[in-house]
Amino acid sequence: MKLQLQIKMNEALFLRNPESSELGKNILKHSVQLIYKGGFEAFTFKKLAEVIGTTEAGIYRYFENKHKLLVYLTAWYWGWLEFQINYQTNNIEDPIVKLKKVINLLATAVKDDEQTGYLNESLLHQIIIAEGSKAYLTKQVGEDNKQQFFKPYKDLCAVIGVIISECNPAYKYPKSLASTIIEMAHFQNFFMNHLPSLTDFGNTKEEAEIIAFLNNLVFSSLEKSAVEPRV
Amino acid sequence: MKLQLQIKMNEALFLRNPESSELGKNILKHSVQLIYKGGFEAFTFKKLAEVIGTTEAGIYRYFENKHKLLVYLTAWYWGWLEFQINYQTNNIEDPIVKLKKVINLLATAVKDDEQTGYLNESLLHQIIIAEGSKAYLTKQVGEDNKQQFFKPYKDLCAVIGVIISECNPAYKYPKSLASTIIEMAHFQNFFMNHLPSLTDFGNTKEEAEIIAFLNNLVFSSLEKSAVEPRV
DNA sequence: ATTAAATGATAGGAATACTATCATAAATAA
DNA sequence: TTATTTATGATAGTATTCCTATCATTTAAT
Repeated sequence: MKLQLQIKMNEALFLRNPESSELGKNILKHSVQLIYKGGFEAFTFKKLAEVIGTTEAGIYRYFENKHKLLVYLTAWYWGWLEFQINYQTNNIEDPIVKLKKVINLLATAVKDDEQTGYLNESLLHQIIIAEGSKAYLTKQVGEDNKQQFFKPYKDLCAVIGVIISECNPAYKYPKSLASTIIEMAHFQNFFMNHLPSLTDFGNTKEEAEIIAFLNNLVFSSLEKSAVEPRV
Repeated sequence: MKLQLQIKMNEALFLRNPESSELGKNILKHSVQLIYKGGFEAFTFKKLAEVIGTTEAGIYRYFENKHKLLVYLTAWYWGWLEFQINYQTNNIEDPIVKLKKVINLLATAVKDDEQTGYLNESLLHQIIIAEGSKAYLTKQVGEDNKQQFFKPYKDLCAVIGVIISECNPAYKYPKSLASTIIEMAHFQNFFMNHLPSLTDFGNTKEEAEIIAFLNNLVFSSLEKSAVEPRV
């Protein structure tokens, strides 16, 4: 038996629940593929409709606009990732081991064969890297936030923040360190592949090096900051 | 005497040099104001033309499209910031003091009265925070990079990387740490103001706290990484 | 079997993202 | 000074994007 994980989505993100119909699932599935291939700027509901074999109006019945769809996809991803983290760190008691596992999950490409249902998590991971921050880097971030659109992201950040505090209760910046880990797991990946001179991984292009960098960054901070900074 | 600093811009970024005419300078000046006010997505050449009192076609004679204009503005900002850093760390010999100064410059809002010429550096700094990463988070990042559009950013990153290596020659990730500092100086600022629960500065909203966080992050990494990680 | 809900098909409108043309004004060179 | 290049203004026009509306038809629920 393979149990399907259902992620409870914010209802304000859609007009009609895309998980409730075949068309809706097709919208999710093919929007991921299209955004992955052509980028979010070039992505339009018309192109999506053509691929699916429906009409533009058909898509608009599910999502108000492509921004909402992007926010939906990112929210889904963060929800999925939080589940993965909770699941995979479930029986680990050592917070340091736990945090290392989290860094691994954040910085490691999702394997294609792990795909569940209609959303391709592997492609979605790539989309989050290249497009994820566009979900909140907008003028409407305030209203979107009021409507709780970023709750999954904030929840994930909070979970990681708690683990950080478990590692070192005296550490003063658990939440900022958590958001730094999340963002850098993605940005260093993007830089490594597209602007390699902004990283130290341009030659090998190995995820393992990003993980090593993040581990170094995080654990040197957590080890030392119980004491006063020397510099 | 107030000497005007001229930043040498990549000629492939524009069709006609905006610094060569009043109209061009107006395009730069008012695009910064418009993008600041309404965000990059809502910004159009038509609106810009109306504000300036010229026509859409007039703008298109200077910039191919609004993406190039954004890249121009960000490139200008990074060039300007590198100059500021070189200037303000000029006579400092201690790399640690130097790096602290860099972090301050990155994370501190530019004062309005420091404004030089037609580009408002204070607004530009805000634009970089909210829109800066959109300059490279695109499908054309590869071609844009080939045309050296991101050279000012990469140069700045390299400069900071060198200072990091001066602080600790054994540190393995000077470039990734440099890009992390740059990005986090901006992202933590954005989060603090718009998604405060992603940071530890939501209550005070003080830049000084971001600086303290970055200093802690950077110098704990640099202090310890001469030795092998304990964890 | 009746009603409600979801989809398909089509239309159309406002705004965006451009390109082209021509006349005029301003700067430069002969 | 005149001739000529160059920059701007004014206007038009096209393709695409973003979105709303309408109506017929199919599918699902009662």
